Amino acid sequence: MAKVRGGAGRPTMREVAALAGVSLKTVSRVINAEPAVSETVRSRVVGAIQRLDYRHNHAASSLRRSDRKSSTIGVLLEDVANPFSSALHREIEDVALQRGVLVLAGSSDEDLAREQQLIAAFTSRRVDGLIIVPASHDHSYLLSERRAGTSMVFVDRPPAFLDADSILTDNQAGVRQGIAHLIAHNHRRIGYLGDLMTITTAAERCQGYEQELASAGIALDPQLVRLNVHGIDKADAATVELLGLREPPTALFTSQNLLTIGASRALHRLDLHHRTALVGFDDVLLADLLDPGITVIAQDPSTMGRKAAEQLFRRIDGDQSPSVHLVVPTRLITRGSGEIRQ
Amino acid sequence: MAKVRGGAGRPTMREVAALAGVSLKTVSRVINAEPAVSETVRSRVVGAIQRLDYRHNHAASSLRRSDRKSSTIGVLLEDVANPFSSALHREIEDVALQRGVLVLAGSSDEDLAREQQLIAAFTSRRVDGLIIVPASHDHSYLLSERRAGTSMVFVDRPPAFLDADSILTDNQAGVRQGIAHLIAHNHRRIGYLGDLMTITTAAERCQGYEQELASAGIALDPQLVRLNVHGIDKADAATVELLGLREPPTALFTSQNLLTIGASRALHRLDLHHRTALVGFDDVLLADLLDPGITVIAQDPSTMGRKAAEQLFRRIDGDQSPSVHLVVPTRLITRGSGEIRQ
DNA sequence: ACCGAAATTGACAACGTTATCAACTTATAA
DNA sequence: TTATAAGTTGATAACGTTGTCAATTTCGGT
Repeated sequence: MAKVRGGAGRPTMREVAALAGVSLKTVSRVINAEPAVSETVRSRVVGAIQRLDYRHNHAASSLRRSDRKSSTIGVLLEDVANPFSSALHREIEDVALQRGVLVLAGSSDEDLAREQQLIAAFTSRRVDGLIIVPASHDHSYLLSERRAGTSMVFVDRPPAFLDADSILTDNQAGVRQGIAHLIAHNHRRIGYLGDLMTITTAAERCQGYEQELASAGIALDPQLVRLNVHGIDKADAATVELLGLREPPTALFTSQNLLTIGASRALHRLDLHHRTALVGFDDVLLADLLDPGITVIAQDPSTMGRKAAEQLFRRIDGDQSPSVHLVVPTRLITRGSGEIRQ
Repeated sequence: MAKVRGGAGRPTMREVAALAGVSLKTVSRVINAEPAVSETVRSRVVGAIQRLDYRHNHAASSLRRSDRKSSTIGVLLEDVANPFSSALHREIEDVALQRGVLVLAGSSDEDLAREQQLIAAFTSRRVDGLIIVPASHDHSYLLSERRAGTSMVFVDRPPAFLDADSILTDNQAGVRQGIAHLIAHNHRRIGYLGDLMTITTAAERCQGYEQELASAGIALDPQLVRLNVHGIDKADAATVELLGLREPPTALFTSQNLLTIGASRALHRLDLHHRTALVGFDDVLLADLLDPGITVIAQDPSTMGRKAAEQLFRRIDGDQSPSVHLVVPTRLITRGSGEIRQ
């Protein structure tokens, strides 16, 4: 429809009303599909809306409406470009869009200040709820938000100093299963690459490693453990170091997807990929096509995203029941690299 | 700071003003860092803001402000979980956050209706601008948005029936380089897997294939061309079909990242990965570790995202110059699969 | 002590919408 | 025909904020 007005900016309901020859309120009624409008008037208003290319101003509307919902939620991820994060994101988007809710997404980069900056920007836009993969370790700063009525669900990592819903992976059990798998293939010297210990899940996974070794009666050799390894390149370097030891590990457990990639890269370059066993935490695309395929402890980000979004909307809809803590199990996928025997 | 009020919902500037014993307007001045406020009053207001955990209401503010900026942009991607899309997304987020602008992200899933639904939801929230990877082929429906003052930049695919900025990959040149590479390795029967022909880039890439064959004097064998192949599994199946032909291709060109993965999967299963050459369009993680590594025509989503965001903000800042059309070059990365000779 | 200028502060309207309630029109029943 | 109910429609205030402009306070110079 052609634009038929002089003024700058977007047309308002007032202009629609003038063109249709009705009152402002009647236009509002038509837009909100309220019943008390005659068909004659209705169609006249609809015509005016189309002629003017009127677009409802959701912000002004929600300012005045009694529910005061912005129909927007904020999602704080580690990095929207990380495969785990983006799988979460996608599932959340789908659940949200079904309800006409849009998603503001942000990457914390494991940076506490950036996390708080993003959360502040979200709440300043009055999001109806938050889904948070936290980088920080004290979420008491969110208390006031919650009291003010913003629902929130934590994903992948639990809230600290705050009682809130959480959807987590069973990190310890997953790692223990992976380590047990390597032990079952006769390995005793199992190297471990861990991400930044400030990340809750990294710490939990490390504990899983220690526990499983202990329960198998294997002494932990600190030389074989490399913590605070972050990103592909650091993992590559750490792997080279480990395999250069006088008594190198016969197997590696990498506790995050990028670390698995880095370690795999190093093993291939050293031509040790058929001799050194490898199990990674979190699945990665193409892992099945390598030679050998990479055995992984797979997480289920889609399920986690869906559950988190569903729980969030339950809260937004007014559910006041005690906090829910859901643990999503992991799954061992054997592809060869973890089945190399010692 | 502790909450010290009775009323429900979030505290407003009016309540801050009452607690500080000043007028509403003075609180507004403090919040917007306007100069004309004495230090005494300033600190009293800041104290009240903290005591009440006041959070500025960005929506109400932007409704009244003369610039009327929402400090939010909308990004329409094919799928936020797709590696190409999420790399774009991340770069856009970084440019935006530097300006205090948040990003609403959505996935079109190549679905025209979903595209329009998301764009409508974005504009209804009065985003300052849009970055669009279009699924549809008629963007005249965006004319009125642009006239209303919403800036927009197209990425990866050009706008149709609409004059707007675009940041594109040089698809034809990229594909031609890949095909030429295979021809240089003596291949004459080169199979081609193409994505949905409704996707502009898929059509362009297909043309690149035809052109390069023609310029090398190789007749196009329709049997070797599979179009409208979408997703990993379809690509896998199409590859099996091609290689089952009486006269199978000696090389494959896959024109999208998921198709490359599917074809690679099939080649490995058929144990033809050392005999059939493969070049893929768009890089994929771990491609370097396969045996052979996958030779690709790499795109540069990060650069595209950054350029798109920068251009969008230039427009938002009032740049009225004629539309810019930027073409980002591709890069051939040889890793082995494309160098298998015939 | 007093004037004028500068600095500081506040009252009020307005942004685009919806809630409330009153006024009007039409239909139904007596 | 009239009283009453039901269905429509509109006038006005309000949501939380900022723009405008006027009022008040402070201060330097005489």
